[in-house]
Amino acid sequence: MPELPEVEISRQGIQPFCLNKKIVDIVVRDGRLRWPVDKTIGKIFAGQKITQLTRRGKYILLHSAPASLMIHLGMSGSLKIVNAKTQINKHDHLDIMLSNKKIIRYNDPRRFGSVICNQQGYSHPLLVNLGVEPLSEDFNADYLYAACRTKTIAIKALIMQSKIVVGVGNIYAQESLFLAGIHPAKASNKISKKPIEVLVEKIKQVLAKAIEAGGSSLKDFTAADGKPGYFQHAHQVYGRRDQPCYQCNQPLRQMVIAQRSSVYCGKCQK
DNA sequence: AAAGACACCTGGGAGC
DNA sequence: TGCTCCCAGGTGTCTT
Repeated sequence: MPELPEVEISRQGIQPFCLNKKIVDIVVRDGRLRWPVDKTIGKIFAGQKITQLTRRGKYILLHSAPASLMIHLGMSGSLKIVNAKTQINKHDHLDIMLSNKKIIRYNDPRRFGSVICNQQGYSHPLLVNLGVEPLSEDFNADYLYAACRTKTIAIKALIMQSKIVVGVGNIYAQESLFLAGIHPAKASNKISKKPIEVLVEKIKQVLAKAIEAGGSSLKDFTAADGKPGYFQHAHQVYGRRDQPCYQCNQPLRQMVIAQRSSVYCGKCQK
């Protein structure tokens, strides 16, 4: 499940192969993604140089003069660097052909991702309402505490809202709340400043560690699997329902918050 | 305005 | 072995 760390690792992974290279063509094999891929996308980007690669939330942006190619990996998407001889596998929906003969290949079994031609930069409708970046200084205890004050929703639901802070998905929301000792269902406006400070710190920590862990796999980015290594990371609570808490040994519980399952420790998280 | 519900999609595992 | 059912998960959009 690509959360912010995998998106950032993917950006870093493709960057050395495509920065300052020209896009020759974009081959769409199956454009049925979250939104249908624009059929003229190849024509728009043909001959354009990729001048910059950035990330905003979970979107990767390949910038060029007329537009940015905006890629979201959804829940199951991945990017791989391949060449013309590489076999095309199931769900390899789209190829970005580069002037150096490399190909950025987009694979997405569940098709929740998207590939969009963005001519509006950061004021694009999908970007303009996004909240702060979790690893930036703008995401701090003052900011999150202020956002919590007027909200009655569960703290877990709040930190997963992209208009508040981007890139915190179901896995890292659960992990950071456990590390901060906060019950995921606790109403946001009932949490005092101190635990919010700890939560902010833990969110940053857990994301940064995951990026660091995945970074070690970048040298293998062109390998067949193309999967960043952070998946091997041992989670404290995610996916560990009924298993003993690493801190107190009590069996971990599970509940549904905002239509998403959440594992937590009833003793360590208040 | 805020909160909740729902939809999109496929693979994988459980249960029959 | 094969079928059906359920679940996972990001996020835009609709409903309450």
